[in-house]
Amino acid sequence: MSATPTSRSAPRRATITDVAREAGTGKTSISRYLNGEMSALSPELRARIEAAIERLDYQPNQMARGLKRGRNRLIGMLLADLTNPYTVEVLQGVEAACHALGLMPLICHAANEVEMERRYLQLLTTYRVEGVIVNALGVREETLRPVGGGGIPAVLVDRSVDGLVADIVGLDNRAAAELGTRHLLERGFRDIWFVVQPFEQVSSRRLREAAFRETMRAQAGARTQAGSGGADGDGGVARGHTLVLNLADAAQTEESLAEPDRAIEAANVTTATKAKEAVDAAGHPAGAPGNASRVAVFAANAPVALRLALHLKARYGAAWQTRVALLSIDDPDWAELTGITTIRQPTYDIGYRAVEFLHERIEGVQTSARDCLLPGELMVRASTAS
Amino acid sequence: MSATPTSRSAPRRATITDVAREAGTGKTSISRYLNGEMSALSPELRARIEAAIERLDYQPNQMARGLKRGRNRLIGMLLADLTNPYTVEVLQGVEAACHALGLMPLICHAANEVEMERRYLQLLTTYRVEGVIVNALGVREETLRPVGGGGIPAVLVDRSVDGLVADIVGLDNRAAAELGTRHLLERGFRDIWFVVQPFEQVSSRRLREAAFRETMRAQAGARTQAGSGGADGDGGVARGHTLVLNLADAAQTEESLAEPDRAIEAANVTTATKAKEAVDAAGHPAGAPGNASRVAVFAANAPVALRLALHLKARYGAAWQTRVALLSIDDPDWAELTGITTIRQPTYDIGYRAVEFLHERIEGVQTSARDCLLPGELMVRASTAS
DNA sequence: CTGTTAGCGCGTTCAA
DNA sequence: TTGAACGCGCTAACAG
Repeated sequence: MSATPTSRSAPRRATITDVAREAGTGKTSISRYLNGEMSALSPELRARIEAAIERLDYQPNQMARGLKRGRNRLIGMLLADLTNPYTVEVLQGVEAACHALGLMPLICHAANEVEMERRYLQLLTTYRVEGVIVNALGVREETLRPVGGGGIPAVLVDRSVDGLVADIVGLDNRAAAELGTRHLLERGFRDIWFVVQPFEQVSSRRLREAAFRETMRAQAGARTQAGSGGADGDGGVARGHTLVLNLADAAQTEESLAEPDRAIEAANVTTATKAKEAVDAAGHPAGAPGNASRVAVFAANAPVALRLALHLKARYGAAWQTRVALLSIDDPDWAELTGITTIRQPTYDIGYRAVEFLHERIEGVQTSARDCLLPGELMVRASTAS
Repeated sequence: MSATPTSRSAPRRATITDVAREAGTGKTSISRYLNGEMSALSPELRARIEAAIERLDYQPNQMARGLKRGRNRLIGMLLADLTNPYTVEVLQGVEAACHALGLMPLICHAANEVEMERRYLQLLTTYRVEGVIVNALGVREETLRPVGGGGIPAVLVDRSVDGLVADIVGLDNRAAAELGTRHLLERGFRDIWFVVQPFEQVSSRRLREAAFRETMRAQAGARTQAGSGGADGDGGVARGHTLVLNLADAAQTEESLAEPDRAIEAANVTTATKAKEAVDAAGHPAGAPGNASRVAVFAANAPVALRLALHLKARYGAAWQTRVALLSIDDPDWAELTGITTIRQPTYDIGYRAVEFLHERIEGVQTSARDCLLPGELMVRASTAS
């Protein structure tokens, strides 16, 4: 007497066969209707089908379709760290592009664990995604397809993978790091620390660090040639340092920070009074005159910048910015709030382009591996005021 | 003479049939091997299968499996706003739980657009996910299954959906808002603004606002009864206001903020000198003595708090915290950095529990709808110093 | 224009 | 212990 004999709930969704029966026709016509081949259907049949679908609340099973045609419109999106605002922003672009291209992104978050990344990559191939966008962690996998080779089509975001020839889209790291470094030099800083996470494995970090050093070296060369104490009237050749911060280990991080701390404290002893006078009521540094003796810290990305800011605040109090200038690649929420200068990445575009590239590969485009390097934008704020 | 006749790339993955042939057996045995029914396989056959799989780098097709068994281990995760750190944190918990339960989350980001949400929900059912976790925006959908009814199993996160009886897990909003309000009262604030996004549609916002008002009312009652200017020695009854901020519209937001601004400026005129004296060199408020005349702003969540902080900083300069105290539900990165007091949500647990609930439903648990309300944790920082 | 047939890759009877 | 045959829901050839 009960409605359905099926134990409980889940009233088993209608299938194409059900619809065919309901509409009094064959499955083929339904399939044609679903795929928009309207020209091959009499208006009358079409109406009946429409009605049947409506009545049964029918929704085609993507899995089955995928199985048959060999493509499921799924792409994998492998993310190293969702905690990084950069990642979320890139994701926006990815979603928009997927939407536009009729793709469905499977988002996988490796949470900075190489093992997770490996597992997810395997899972993705198991679901037969048509391609993957990889913000790599440690993929050395053969799983990924080198342009034109076997494996699954992949495009890289932000970081390249050693030995893998593939499309890559991301920030123009060299230009960005140079932009930041030059900005600091122009603003008169003479003691600059580039702070970055362990960068052997991550190409973008490597490139940024290299560009920083190169720019510092070039500057030093120019100064030396022009003779020390040149026409600029500032403190002469600037000194650059690279500091590696292993954020995964809090204790180690704190230890590493002792070095720049010494520099900061030394600098502030020298010019303590000068600096204090230069500070306006708002708690911001007054600028150039003091910058020659103020130390500048250049964070390679937002997570590093955050860690630095927290440390500096804890050590030097709320007015820490009067003693240190902080500049960062990436432009997180709190940058505006705390007034630090940043280099904003075109994150949305990065994500969008990545999907476009992948889509082309999936459709069989055969060009050789492409690099899409997008420029960063310098957002000057109070921290590096001149 | 070329390796494969197939046009290019994509060397078509091995299927179960290939493996069977390679191992010199039938598909059934392979299937059994894959499903761990080892007891039904002779060690010898097992070894051959193992080898064949290895050799062909075979990976079972989840889609096909799902089609056959009627379950694909996929669950949908519908997110209202990935930009909100809350969301990302919940996601961590979700991922961990999925990992543990052998589920694969399909993450969909509605980016605060109701239309997107609707589309994704439809897409998810199209992929036949076994259930969904919904951080709802405006779902009024019949798509979701009310506990024990038709539709697809769902558990709600943070927000309930009008008219939908379902499991829900999230912050204990009433307790949290009361906790925050009480904290402000205890710290001597007598002019408190609760700031929240339009809350008709979002249950958590509604609850928080109601609890705020209730707590303020209770306090006022107590004061009045005890006679004004009671033994506490502070300014007597505190006034509470609710301000609605539509973050989607910048101009409107700015306009709305004029009201509290007037209050802030009035309060500071009255006690300008007192306040200034009370401020220490670090730029932090000295505490209670000044709090009776300082206004406090209670943000209903992190996005609101950020907007407020940006506005206040723009209007009152870097030392804005000497004029206003900011308290927020949610505990974003920058809270520690800027020293504002917050109520941290047990985000990881929320995500984890949500998946557990969903998993149970999928497995057919039949209890009535459950509410899982987790407590928030007050993180006292300098902004509400006493 | 329409229906019939044969798989896609896999799990599951059911016999052997 | 093993394998053959059937069908999950759908699309694509091929007839009518």
